[in-house]
Amino acid sequence: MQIKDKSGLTIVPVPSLRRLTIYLPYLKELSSGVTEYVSATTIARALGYIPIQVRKDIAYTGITGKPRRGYPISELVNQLEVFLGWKSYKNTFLVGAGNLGRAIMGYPGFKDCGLQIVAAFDADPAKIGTRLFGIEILSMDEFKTLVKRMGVQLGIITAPEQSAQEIADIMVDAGIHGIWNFAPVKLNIPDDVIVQNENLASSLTVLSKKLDQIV
Amino acid sequence: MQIKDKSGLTIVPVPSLRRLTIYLPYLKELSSGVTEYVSATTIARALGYIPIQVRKDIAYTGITGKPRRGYPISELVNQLEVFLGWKSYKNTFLVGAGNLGRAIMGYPGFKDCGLQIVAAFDADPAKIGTRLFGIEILSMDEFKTLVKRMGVQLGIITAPEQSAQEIADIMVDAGIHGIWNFAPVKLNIPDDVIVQNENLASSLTVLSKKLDQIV
DNA sequence: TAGATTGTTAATCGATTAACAATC
DNA sequence: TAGATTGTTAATCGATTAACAATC
Repeated sequence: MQIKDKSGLTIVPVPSLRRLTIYLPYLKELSSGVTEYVSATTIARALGYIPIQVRKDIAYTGITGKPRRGYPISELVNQLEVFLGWKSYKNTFLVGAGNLGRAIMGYPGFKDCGLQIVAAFDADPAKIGTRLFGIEILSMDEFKTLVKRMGVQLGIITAPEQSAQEIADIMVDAGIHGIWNFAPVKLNIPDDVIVQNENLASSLTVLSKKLDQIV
Repeated sequence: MQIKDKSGLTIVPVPSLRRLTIYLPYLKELSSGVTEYVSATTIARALGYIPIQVRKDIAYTGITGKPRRGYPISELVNQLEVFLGWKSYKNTFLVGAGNLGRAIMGYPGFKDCGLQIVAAFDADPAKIGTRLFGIEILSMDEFKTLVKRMGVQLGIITAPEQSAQEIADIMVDAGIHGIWNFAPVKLNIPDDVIVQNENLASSLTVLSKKLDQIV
């Protein structure tokens, strides 16, 4: 079954989407092996899910398998990569070249999913003109012009929370459509801009509450 | 309404828990102002939720308000801090003092939620004995002994994915009960150890898929 | 008092899980 | 063929939202 929105795009529940991003690296590993097909049961067992969930998640993508055999691994890998957009480069600007910004810039896990941080920005004049992991650090003054010139769609905020809203405003004004926000503040943003908040304190709290429950 | 588990502990849905961690910093800010009470409507409006959701989330914690007025701010802040465990220190070991590890160690947002990274560990001999943000970097050889001695319950894995499982094994063996895992791999862990996975590539994918849907 | 807001029970919605026919 | 596995429809479960009585 395929649920589509008005424009014909398949709508995948976010939890399914997240799981699909977890299946993919595992399948890539498998694809270097000898077996040709993989079943939902195998995937589920390897990653700690249940087979029906894996089957349903894959069904959302429109990818089909063969009864009795499972899914052809290399085809599954290719189609999943396309479906998740890991093959299309996402030109991105990062603002805030502190510790967290640097960690994001140097994070090896992004090489496979198409994130291209083409420049970083920082308020500190001492950092401007330097490079981190080959990424040049520029002044915010150039932000808007460069967004247009380089066709940047995504912005990452790894700046202190005090400046996050101001940075978001500049991003929106520059025409950026998606913001990945690591600052623990609610950004005021027009409806047509997508914000993905990454809140580390919140994740930690979930973990520690779960701990309380079992201890 | 309060849902409790067998041991009498209140069970809060994870989404509610995450929202509560977002209300709290906002309320802390408010508490330095002049108003004494805050209503669910005010919180909701400020943070982009709906009032009934805020009310329900707060109800889960057992904190009560006053009809017509709302919730007494300072009391709400205090009780939420206790409820979320932000006032109790969580002695934690971090393994993998690379870029991400350093970002976590230096992350200012943790000061309010009780995370105490008491030591870091790394495989690189050159790093051992040095300090980052006042946190000493030690050899893995000392891990187990120190877990016992310092009463450490939480472990953070910010090491490359290749070594994540091995580190997890050591953590489990040392008696750690909760693992915050930043490596994009499924950890094989006994049932009584809680794992919280932080998958950056997955979050990025959710954002970029949402972007595709509106553009 | 009137009315705003809480707290709680009920309704809705969406994701997960189960059941099972279709298929190779 | 028998049996494993997919794909799909239905049932269940849990979170969100609505409705409303209680309260100050």
